[in-house]
Amino acid sequence: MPRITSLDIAKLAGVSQATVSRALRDSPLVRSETRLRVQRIAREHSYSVDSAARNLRSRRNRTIAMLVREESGMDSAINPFFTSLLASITRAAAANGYDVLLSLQQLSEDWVADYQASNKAAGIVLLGYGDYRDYIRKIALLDGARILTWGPVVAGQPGHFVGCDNRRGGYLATRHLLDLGHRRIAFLGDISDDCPEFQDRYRGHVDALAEADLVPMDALHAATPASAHEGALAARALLRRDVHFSAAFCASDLIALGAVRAFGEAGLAVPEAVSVVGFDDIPAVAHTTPALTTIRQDTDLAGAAIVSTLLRLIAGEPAESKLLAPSLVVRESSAAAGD
Amino acid sequence: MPRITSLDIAKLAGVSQATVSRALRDSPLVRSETRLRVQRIAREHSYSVDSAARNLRSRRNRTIAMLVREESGMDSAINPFFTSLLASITRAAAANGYDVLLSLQQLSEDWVADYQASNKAAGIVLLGYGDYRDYIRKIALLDGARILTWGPVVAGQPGHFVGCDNRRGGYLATRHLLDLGHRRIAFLGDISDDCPEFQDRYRGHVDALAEADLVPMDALHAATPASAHEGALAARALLRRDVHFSAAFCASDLIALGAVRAFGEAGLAVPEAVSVVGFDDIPAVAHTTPALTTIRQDTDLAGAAIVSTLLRLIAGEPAESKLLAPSLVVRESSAAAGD
DNA sequence: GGCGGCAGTGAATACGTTTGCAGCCGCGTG
DNA sequence: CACGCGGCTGCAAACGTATTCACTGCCGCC
Repeated sequence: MPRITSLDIAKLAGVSQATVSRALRDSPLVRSETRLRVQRIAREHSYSVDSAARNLRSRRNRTIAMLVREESGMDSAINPFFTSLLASITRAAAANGYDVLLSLQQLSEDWVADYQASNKAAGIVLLGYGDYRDYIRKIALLDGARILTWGPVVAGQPGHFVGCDNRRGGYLATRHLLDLGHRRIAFLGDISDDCPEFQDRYRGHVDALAEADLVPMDALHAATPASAHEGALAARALLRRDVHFSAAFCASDLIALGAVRAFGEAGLAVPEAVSVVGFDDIPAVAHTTPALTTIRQDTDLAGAAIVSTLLRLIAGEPAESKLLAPSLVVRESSAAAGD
Repeated sequence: MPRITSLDIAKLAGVSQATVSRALRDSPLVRSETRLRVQRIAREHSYSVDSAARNLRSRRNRTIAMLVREESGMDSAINPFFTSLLASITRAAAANGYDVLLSLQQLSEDWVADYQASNKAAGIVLLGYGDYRDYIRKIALLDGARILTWGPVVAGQPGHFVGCDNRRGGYLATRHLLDLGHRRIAFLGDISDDCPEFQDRYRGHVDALAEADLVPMDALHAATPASAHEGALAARALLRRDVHFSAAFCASDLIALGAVRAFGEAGLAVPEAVSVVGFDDIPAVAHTTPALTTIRQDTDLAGAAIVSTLLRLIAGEPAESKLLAPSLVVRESSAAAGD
């Protein structure tokens, strides 16, 4: 049984194929009576436009690709924060009539060629922690690269970004701990150039310390990538150093989860012996014991911002990078300092 | 700047467009020397085949659609278990040269029409807890519906399924608790027809009880959908009933998370006062405090099975439903009974 | 009464591939 | 020498739609 085409519908409706095409797209060119009849017939025969033909002919494409960068060396699970983002992007895209192509990959230029040049997608969203900057610099030069990256927004940087104000988030976290009376606050997270978002969170941490006339101490910083396992390792390393601290600001919720665990194993109850603040507000941490105090990035807002910016890019309109405001969510893992 | 086409490459390589097409697809029809030259030139000009044109002409499509069913009434986050599944499906699809279209929706026939009839996708994967059966029955009748559902495999049921052996999983969980000496084991989870997988888990639970000459008690069952929030509510309801129990088998990890929390608030330490076993082994529960004993569904295996079965369906080969074996993962939330 | 314009429609073309078919060349075989 | 055959290549016809252009009535206007 050959596929049913717009030509079939045209015959059934007694009009030309061109009219069918127009009617189905609500073109004002066709009389509303005709339009409704065509639409009814199409529906009755559950006809729907062949997207390949449509894309080919119109040289357009209502699909965006989401590349979630696989963090090598990590447990292969996607960071839950990106899962939330991914969901909200998908919803926002659907609300605009766009489909979403999902890909989990290492970054590579081939990939961009594959999706953009072959026009499987009208635009691309890049997700994942880490340093995209070199990469972006390269692909931003490609003709009409319609690529939007979730990540730190740096002035003058080529490419288009939407991200969270990590520095402010870091500030809020540490400020919260300071307000609770903590003075020796550890920071868990990689602040190398490999992870600009963590760097910014650390900067915010330092900002808050400075406001309280405190100076960050190297001994209170433990570098770690954003996984729970590594977070626990970092926390243990910190404990072995035998420096006193009454609170820890973890650069991501996963790290915080690992840290809470490591502290517990060492006999340090959270929040009685040590307060912990995370970052991201991934869904799970609202329900752990203790529930985690953390910095929320509103993923619904973020998804909407990402999609609207990308669509603007696709439409060829000027689009600006956007910075989203994080907020503090106080739960159970932070408490007033003991002394 | 007009798009670069295979015709351009053909001119550059001094061959016909047809040869370019064949060369790029590694057709044995073209001499390897020619093929390599064409491929090199294509690469140098970062040409890549227009997928719309390819799909249109070949009437084929290397894309599969993943529909993650939105559970209404729930916090809009995707259940992390499905996130893992989604990731492994995406990887398995990529390994087979397929792209993945992601959609978060309520179920509807329109959706199938939209993706299958408009051939945006060669096949569809349905994800999400709950009762698809009526729906499947309808769409399975559509011409050449290439739809694979993650869910309980029931003999004689129309449609194609890949799922976890939930009954065995339930058995393993309760058996583990029995082996630890527990006799009064609560079950948290909705066992209505709305959720066949939970029903099966409950059946396994009952199987294990029966093996120990025990009978399930209604008072020890608290119905709840699969979210942490609701899980906590169910656990609190259970506690209010004032029936004694020393262990709880939760039909999903999210429920377990909520339950652990509710127990803790009521002064019942896990696992000292009450043991808890979950189901799914979502990534987070390995790192909570206490780390959760749970039933693992191997999502990598599941993803591979889903994709391979769906591809068989797409190829028109006979495909059988598959049942995957779960396994017990013992962590910290279960301990020997106190008495 | 002729003419411009407007609303509605159809004919025809182009989008960039894949693929069936035919053609060419060179070689071995009858 | 003719013929066939296999390896390689090109020609040309689709695939199903969007869109340009032309056409038909019809109205209003000078």
